[in-house]
Amino acid sequence: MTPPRDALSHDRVLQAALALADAHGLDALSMRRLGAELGVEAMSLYRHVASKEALLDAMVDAIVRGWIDEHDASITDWRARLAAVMHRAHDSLMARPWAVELVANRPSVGDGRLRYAETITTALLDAGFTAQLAHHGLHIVDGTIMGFTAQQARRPSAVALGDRVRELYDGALASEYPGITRTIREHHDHDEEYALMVDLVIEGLARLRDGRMPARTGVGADYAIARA
Amino acid sequence: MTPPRDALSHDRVLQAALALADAHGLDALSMRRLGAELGVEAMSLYRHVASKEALLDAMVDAIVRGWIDEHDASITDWRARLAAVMHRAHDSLMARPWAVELVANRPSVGDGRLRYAETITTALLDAGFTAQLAHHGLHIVDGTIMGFTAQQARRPSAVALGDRVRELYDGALASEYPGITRTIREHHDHDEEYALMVDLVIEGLARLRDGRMPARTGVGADYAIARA
DNA sequence: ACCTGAACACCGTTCAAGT
DNA sequence: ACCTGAACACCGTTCAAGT
Repeated sequence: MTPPRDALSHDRVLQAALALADAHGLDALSMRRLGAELGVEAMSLYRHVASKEALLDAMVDAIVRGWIDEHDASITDWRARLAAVMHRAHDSLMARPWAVELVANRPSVGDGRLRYAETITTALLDAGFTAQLAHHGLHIVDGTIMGFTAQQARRPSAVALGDRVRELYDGALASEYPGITRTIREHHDHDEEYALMVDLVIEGLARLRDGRMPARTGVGADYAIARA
Repeated sequence: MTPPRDALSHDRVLQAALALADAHGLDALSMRRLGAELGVEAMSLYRHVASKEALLDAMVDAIVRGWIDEHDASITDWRARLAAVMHRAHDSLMARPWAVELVANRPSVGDGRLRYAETITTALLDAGFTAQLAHHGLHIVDGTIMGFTAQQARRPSAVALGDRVRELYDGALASEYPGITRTIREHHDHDEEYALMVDLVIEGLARLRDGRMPARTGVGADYAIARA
């Protein structure tokens, strides 16, 4: 009655979970099915992961760890150094779109996520950013990666469903949504658009560092009142 | 045997779902519990919503619809006009953090989401952006709102858990994560930081429109190779 | 000491049986 | 014709009963 495959381990469970989600989506990832995939009962998994939540956290951390490359530290141009991480993260997530919501919304902070944050923070500090601005910069870079990628990752399925969206393409809703109707058919390459956003953010960070940001457009309650 | 409360309706179900999630979080929102909250059995809800998925989509659309204010169209400064929507969206989501993952990840496109997209697109077109750049601009603005807000929304719970994070604050991990240790204690106001990001993005959009963007940092596979 | 089958307390949704 | 209780096919997780 020895197990039909090699002994389980935390890493084998983790890898099987990633493979299962890659193959059949995040919804298909249940403890029961994951167990079946590994040739064991679901309960055996609890010997290696504390809970499904802990497993999801481990998956997130493994993915984020993949965004780091020790090699990047040798890039002397801080813009290129930041761009390298941002593009690697984007590629990583677009390769497994199911992971975006996990990475974007789980508050857990594992070593992978810490090393990723450290990489960005160090790049900014090395570039002469103050501690305060490096802190903001980390959040700006992280927010950009996640927000933009989440949006691109969720778009294909929208087109697949697309009852309303098709009407937009056909121009049937032109009177109600003239702006979208005018722009929706524009050429649209995900990687190209992401690269544009990366450059926009990095240029913005450079301007922040150098004190070249314009006056505020308005903060907090101000925006309710037109200020033109 | 008349129902103990007023007759159900799609809107009453929707409002109850929002209230339940507000009170007890998204995990507490089950059809059974939602029914109980309305004094009916879970199955009665299916008379007014096609499925739980459809209900979640309706919740998203109701929330996003709240980001629009007809008043904004009269703001002549396009920067202020964009900033108004971006700040309203942020406030709306920070008031119900459970909604961020829903809004950020659901691919459904309802009328609320369309009107929100139309507002941003029109603001950009009116400001002289080309159709192509307005299209990119919508994605840039939307990605910024969602990415940044998701990040801020997930942070409080991280601090609550915070085994590793506390060590960072204490400086115990200074040798492993020197950059984060140096920056983590910086003063940090969510609204202030978001306003910074909004201004950074709007300034970036203005520069895009005027053809003042710098040379690309690198796209696609290029980033794997140091280009400094 | 270790493992796991059955069980518990849930899900979303279906549908036949009731009125 | 309308409504809904019971049922189905799942969940994550516990724990006592087995070896």
